[in-house]
Amino acid sequence: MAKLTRKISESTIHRLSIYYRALVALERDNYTTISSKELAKREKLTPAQVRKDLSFFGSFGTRGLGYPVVELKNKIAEILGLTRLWNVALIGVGNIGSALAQYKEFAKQGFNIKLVFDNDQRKIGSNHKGIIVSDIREFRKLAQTEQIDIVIIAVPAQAAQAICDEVVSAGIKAILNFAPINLKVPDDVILRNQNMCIELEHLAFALSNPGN
Amino acid sequence: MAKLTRKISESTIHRLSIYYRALVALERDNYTTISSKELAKREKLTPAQVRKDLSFFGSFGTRGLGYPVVELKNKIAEILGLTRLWNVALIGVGNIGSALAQYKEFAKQGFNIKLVFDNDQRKIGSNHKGIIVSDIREFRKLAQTEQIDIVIIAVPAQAAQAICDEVVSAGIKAILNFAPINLKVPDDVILRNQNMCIELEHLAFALSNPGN
DNA sequence: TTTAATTTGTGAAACAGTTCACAAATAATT
DNA sequence: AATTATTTGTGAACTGTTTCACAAATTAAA
Repeated sequence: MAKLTRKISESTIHRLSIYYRALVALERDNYTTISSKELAKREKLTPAQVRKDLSFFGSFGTRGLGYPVVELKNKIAEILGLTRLWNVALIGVGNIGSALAQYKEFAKQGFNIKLVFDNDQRKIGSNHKGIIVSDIREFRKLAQTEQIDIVIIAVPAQAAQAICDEVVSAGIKAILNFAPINLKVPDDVILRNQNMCIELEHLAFALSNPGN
Repeated sequence: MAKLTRKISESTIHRLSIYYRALVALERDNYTTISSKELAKREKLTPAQVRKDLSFFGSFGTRGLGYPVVELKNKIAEILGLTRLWNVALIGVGNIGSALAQYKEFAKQGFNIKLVFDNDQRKIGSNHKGIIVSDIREFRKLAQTEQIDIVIIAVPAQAAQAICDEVVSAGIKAILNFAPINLKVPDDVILRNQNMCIELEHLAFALSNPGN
């Protein structure tokens, strides 16, 4: 893909994911074109926002008509890196971890959970609903042979930083963290956090402060 | 609490949750005061950001010294609405739903999952690891008697909008949605989305576009 | 074919969020 | 008690994001 001239904002990337989902639905419903106006309406955004976001990556639309659904969907897939498969390892087979291991959406988008790790001997080796759990001590070796691109950390907060350090030292450059703690990683490692309590706290704030 | 004069930004609220967690840890480690400099360093923010965020809600610090840890923690808890308990209902006992039903962090922050619903007769009534599942058809009645404040939707995408409509019509004003779909709600209902695929897509984008 | 209606793509304007920089307040030191 | 060091709180400057508004391109209609 062409190198981007400008730094793309987090919000634009987030909306790209949203457009992608909308386009998948539009394709299923046999739409051939979609205008920025209609796409914005469906996703509660503004038409200008949609056009501006897309314009960072090129000119995909036709004036007077709109954007070609399938073409745009493919283009966004390319931008987001969804035209290839990604090898994912999941660490931690607690409540959240085992739910994620069986979450169907990941595979649909090309995220293959190839390895699942834990440090609990009772879980290791077990074949629970099709998941075989490996010993976390084998992480470095297995991550290398399976060419893991992305690691999901779903261990308790107090164990997370040590696991994270191990993951980083194995050369992994992208981490999705579910532990409610701020992990320290080097600058060349991309870290994203998914903290479900924070979302609930946001709702609590909104309920407590009407009009905000 | 005093009515806020300005609209508080999403990012400030998000960081408030982060400060709160940091302060809980600082209290545990017997810190009595913390400077904006040190707090910022721990959470990879800037001191000015920390001070500005807090200044929207009042003056909590002492010049030359910093902020009193416990006092500030309590103040933020009050701002976020964490000084009371919130009654939460969870809908959908699939992979994600049952993981959330057992997730300990929620209760720790005062979010009590009082009801769990599903439409699958095989799951209803079952006492799976301490969770009793109610029939979704009873939602309106039970939500009222249990005074539910917040609903978590964890059903498949295609079922989510209908469930959401039912929840809204029962008078619920705050929803946390895990289904990978953009739910339509009236303006007076606060909706937050937790889409785990989007986070992975963000990582895929970052890996595919180094330097962004 | 001509005219009217759409809709994109994009600079410019407006708005929002972050960082700077410094006076004021307090603590710590001499 | 006086001096020095620290740190807050906050306008102002800056930076980044969103919205506006319109020329240009194209489609649809007359």
